[in-house]
Amino acid sequence: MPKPWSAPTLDDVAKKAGVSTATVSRCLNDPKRVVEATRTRVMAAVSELGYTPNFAARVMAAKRSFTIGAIIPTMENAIFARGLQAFQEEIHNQGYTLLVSSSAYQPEAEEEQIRTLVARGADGLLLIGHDRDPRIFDYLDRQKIPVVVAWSFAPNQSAPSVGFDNRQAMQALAEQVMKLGHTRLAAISALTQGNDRARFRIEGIRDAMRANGLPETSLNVIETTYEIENGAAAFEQLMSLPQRPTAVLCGNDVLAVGAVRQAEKMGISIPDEVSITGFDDIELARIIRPSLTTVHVPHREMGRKAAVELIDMIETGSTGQSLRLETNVINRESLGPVA
Amino acid sequence: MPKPWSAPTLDDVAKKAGVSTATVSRCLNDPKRVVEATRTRVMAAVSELGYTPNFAARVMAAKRSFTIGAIIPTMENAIFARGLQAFQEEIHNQGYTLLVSSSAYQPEAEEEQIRTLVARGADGLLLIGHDRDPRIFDYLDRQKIPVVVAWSFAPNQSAPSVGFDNRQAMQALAEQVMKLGHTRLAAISALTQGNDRARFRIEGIRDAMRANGLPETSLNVIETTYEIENGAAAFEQLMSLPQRPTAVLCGNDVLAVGAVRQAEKMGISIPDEVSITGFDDIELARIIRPSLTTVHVPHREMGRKAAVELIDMIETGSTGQSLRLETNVINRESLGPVA
DNA sequence: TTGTAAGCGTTATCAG
DNA sequence: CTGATAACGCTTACAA
Repeated sequence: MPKPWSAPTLDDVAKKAGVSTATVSRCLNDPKRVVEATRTRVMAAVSELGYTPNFAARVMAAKRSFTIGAIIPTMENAIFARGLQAFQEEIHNQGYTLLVSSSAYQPEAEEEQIRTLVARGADGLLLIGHDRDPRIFDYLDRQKIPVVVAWSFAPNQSAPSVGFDNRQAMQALAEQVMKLGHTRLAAISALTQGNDRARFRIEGIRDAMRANGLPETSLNVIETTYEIENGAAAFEQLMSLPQRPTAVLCGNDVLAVGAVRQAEKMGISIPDEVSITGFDDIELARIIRPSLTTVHVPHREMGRKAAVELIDMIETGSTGQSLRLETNVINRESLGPVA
Repeated sequence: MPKPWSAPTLDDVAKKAGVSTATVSRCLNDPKRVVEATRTRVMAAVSELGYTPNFAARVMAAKRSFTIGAIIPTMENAIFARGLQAFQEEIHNQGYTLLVSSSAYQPEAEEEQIRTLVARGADGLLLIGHDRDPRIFDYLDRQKIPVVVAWSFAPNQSAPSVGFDNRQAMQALAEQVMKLGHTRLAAISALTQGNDRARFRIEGIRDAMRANGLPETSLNVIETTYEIENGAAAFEQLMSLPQRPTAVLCGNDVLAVGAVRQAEKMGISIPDEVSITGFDDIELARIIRPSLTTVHVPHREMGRKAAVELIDMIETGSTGQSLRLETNVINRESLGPVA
């Protein structure tokens, strides 16, 4: 009776090639340490059996998984997709595999995922933004798991970051809005709780207002979760205020798209009656009419550079360097001079 | 000198709680098999040490990983995001973790990823569409790894599928187009090579034409990769034909959006001069103006049901049941009667 | 109910 | 250059 089929192991290959398991292992991991003759014999056995090394066993023995984990707030919206794709391409080129999970913007979920990823032997982690319980960074530090934070630049934090200055980027946009004569500003933001990017963006607007002698208290901010419908609802709310704002700065493009659609529905003309701006410059910003004035973020570059930095930390044991990328305002149709 | 810190192991917990490793293991995996008293003692030790089981070791010993792999053609576009999110939510509820990778629409890449996922001990796999080397299904079969195919329904294949009938869905749309008097049809499709969804959709158009007495050879099909720009280019090409089509049916919403934008650029009015339709009903379809007439696919339902089916196969060893979901045509602005 | 001990499939150390 | 063999951390019969 044939034994029930199961995946071939190192041992099977070794027997077939007439060598020891150690030799097979070396052939696979460090080919030059074994002479040509035996190597070809081993390789033949490998492919004949269709052998694939067992990952769990390898991780356990080598204490190295060539796996990198990334935890992003959401997979459902496009913001992180492009940067993550570039991140994954880069680490793949360097022989690593990416493990992604999404926290749905919930800190506890994120913490759990971090532990899971660590338990799975991730060699390093990519996290989004700095806002999280410091004990998490301590934990990672003790475990000696390198971490890179992306989508937010801030030096002197518990972990190096590869990102951009959200505050300054939004300030630049707000400056431009005010140059066009707007004084009644409002903002629609993602929830700022545990989200430094969102918080900094709002601060950026305030900075610009201050610099232009506007009372920052006059900034009406609505916080909402990240969905087109919510952007629409927030916009409607702002537009039913006794004093309508003349410009609505949105924390990201998705909320802005909701605002634009709601304006259309309410018969409010953009940018004649109200200007709307976004942030991120995702595809949607270009596609919608009126097209969105927004802040362009170099997502692909950010993903790629974060990968380079993280792998460097993993392989050299370095403590990591923060890297600040440039953003720039993209002028499109949704922003115009005040009426 | 304190030993260099490293993650606590089962053994550490066992010592601290004054029990054997077996007992700790049982507390974690099957709590009711150990009495209350010792269990609380063990759990205390666990949380005091911040113990997290080592995944690799667990997989190796249990030959079970509670991990499910999914390989999708691309992460960068929104089509798969929604369905995958639902898939992940469902398997997470059932205690599994999702491992996603993208094949970039390359069969060899997909095959490699499948092997990787298997080597990592995936308990089951979600694949998109049926088109692939049958040897892959054989391999998975030998490894006894359950597979569910999604985004395409076809009974009596090597693997059960949870999806919809792409051919019939597109046929229904094409019927509607022809009811509006269109006889000069064209199509912009994703590459059909290795993509049964794309191929079936084109077939659906042909079915409808045949049923309406139109020569199927008159259908002009342009195949291109999946990007807005390519949809635009294909549309331009179609519109510079001596005989312009009056309706352009696109294989998915992204290509359709490209077509719509190109029409705008060329000053061609939709739907007065030409009608355009999409497929998938992603967010973009609703947002763009004119909004897209398209085929709505129950992505979330598909993801969820695929998860349920796959987990059932994993846990009961069943061979799996195919499930066919309904799609429906969503009428919006981009389709109108022929001029 | 709990403990003992034999694997699981690699890698890595140390001899030969 | 190659072969034994001891980890790696956990699960699971089997015993007690």
